[in-house]
Amino acid sequence: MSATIREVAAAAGVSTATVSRALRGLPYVDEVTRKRVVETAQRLDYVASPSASRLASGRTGTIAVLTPYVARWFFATVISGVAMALTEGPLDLLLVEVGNPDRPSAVPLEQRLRSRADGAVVVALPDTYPEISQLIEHDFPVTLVGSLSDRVSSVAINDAETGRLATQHLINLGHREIGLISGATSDESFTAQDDRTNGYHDALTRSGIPAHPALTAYGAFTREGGERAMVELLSREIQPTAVFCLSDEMAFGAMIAMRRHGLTPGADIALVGVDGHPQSELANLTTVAQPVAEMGRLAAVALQDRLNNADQYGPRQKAMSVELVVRSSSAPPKGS
Amino acid sequence: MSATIREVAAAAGVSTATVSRALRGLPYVDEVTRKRVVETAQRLDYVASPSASRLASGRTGTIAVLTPYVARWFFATVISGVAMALTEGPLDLLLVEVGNPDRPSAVPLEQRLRSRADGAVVVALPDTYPEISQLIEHDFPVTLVGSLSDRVSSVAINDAETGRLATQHLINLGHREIGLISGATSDESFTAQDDRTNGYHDALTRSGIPAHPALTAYGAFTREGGERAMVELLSREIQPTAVFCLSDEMAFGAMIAMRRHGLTPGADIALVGVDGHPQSELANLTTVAQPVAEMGRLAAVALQDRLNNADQYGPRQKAMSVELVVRSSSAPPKGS
DNA sequence: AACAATCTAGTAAGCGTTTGCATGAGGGAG
DNA sequence: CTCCCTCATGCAAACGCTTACTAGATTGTT
Repeated sequence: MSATIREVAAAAGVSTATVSRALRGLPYVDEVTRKRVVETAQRLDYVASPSASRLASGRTGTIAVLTPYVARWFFATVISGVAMALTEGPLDLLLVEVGNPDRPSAVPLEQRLRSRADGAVVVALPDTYPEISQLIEHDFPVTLVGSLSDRVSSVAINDAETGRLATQHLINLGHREIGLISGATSDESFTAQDDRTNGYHDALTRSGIPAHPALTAYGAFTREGGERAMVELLSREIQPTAVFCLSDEMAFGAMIAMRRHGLTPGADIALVGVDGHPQSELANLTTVAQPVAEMGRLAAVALQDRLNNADQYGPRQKAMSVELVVRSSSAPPKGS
Repeated sequence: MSATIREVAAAAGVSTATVSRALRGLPYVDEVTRKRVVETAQRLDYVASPSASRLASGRTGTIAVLTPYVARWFFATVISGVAMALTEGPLDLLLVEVGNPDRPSAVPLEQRLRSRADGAVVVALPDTYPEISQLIEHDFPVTLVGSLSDRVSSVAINDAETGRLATQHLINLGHREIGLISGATSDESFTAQDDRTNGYHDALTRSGIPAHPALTAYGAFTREGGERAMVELLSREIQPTAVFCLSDEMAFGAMIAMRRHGLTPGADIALVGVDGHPQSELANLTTVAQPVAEMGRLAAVALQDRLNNADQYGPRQKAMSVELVVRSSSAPPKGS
């Protein structure tokens, strides 16, 4: 194959120990020697074998991204944020699907990660999710994005506040019958869902608007889910004049359902989503935007800090601020 | 840490060699012995150290996905297709950004992959792309998705045919002034671009329609790029009555630009994209849909075949069929 | 019944690094 | 001019597997 450390050592006239130290920038290597070693390594096209150095050092130089989905916008964007943070260092990025109910894994997560990664960035799963919780208990370094935790560093938005913001916006426009499109019924896998829902109820309560259960519909956290939920809502006795969708993709689905029913978002029923999805502009969707890629990047940085023991002050919670982007999907109710 | 193979061997009363063979399902192990070993391993929560077995065997059990972007829909979807193919086996998925002009890497790709992955699925980069070409020359196992090759197995759509199909559709509707929104000028990094463009010209020629250079605008292969390109087109002397956008995302951008100019897709200018992006339905965009996730999956399968030497018949080119999905963004020209 | 072929299992030599420990060379303090 | 430190480097033992080889036990053949 390619050169080994021994060959480099021989060619440079030093021991393998010195080559190892020189190439990794460790102290106790004379600058002259280091230079010679580096040049020799370059000349021989030498690259240290990761397997060997992992075995010897016990470190893998790899961080895993644990995510239930990889193609959905939010998740893909977080992953790209993580990748962004890693281009600086020489760390590898191992992609692992976790928590996707459609594709359960036979092998326990802890085993899939053992000796494979030094730590993991967890996307959208809370620290209470069984496999993640287990990881944390085993002291496997982990940071979270999309849900906050007091056990490990995490970066997320304030989901309750987000729900409140979106709902208050609709209330301010004059709506009283405000519907809610959520993911699956009380899915403890995604806390964001419950928190945003709480924010919704909170805003209603503060304005003295009674929350009507018939105004809530559950689907999946997807476009199709949003579509089904909106169809469901439209078949209920009480009709909402506005609907808060827990994610932009669900809102897109809701829009499709509305269109099929001859309804126009904004004019007939006001719609607000969450995410700041790139397509929200074209869809004219009012949304509570969150800095998704940046959140992924920050979680990766926090993980690296943890791995370097640079997180002296224990787990940090970073709450990112959100921004309400108002578009024509949200307008005052018809009669006003 | 956790149990080693030696401890398992001792506990099961066999040698480490037998443990290794038993756990990997190799022949020449008595079923009774195997069972005992497996149970012992389970009891001790033993998992073979990847680093050690990689070092000893020379195989990494990892396949890399080489992609210029991770968050864009097409790329994220291919990655998810690859992940899908890997859940069956015990292979790791290493995510590597390659060919993103905004984030060049200091380390040569070949070095970043050496001893890290057994092979790679390359997304959207052709076999002529320097770093990929080099990989192939070094006999590093590679399969391509999104561009065809006769050097390695690949899966893609027929891009020329796709361009022809989209353009012919517009011609059939009665359009003569058909514009083109493309990525950067002759970017040799993405062959799909040139091929689709050729298909466009081809269709025009076949129908005896002269291709007017002023009807082509270049942007980036993104929504913003499509937006800029459409703005550009709208400022030209000759106005198209229809525009073929080389990707759905560019078409979305074009739609935004049109809206800003008070124009309606379909009614004022017909639009066709390529991809079958999930948002195309909501946007009412006519598109040539390709089975992206499936393509990623197939490329991963082909790579695994190659790694298992199950590709006796040399590189295979798999051309997926596309489907023209007609929506209201494409309609006959105004006057007709 | 002797012999070849096939199973089953163990021995031990790597795989290519990292790193604790030992060694020797300089250099300033006393 | 010693003594002690710090530096620079080498030695060699891990790290935890895989996999030739080797060898005895079975089984099948003629």
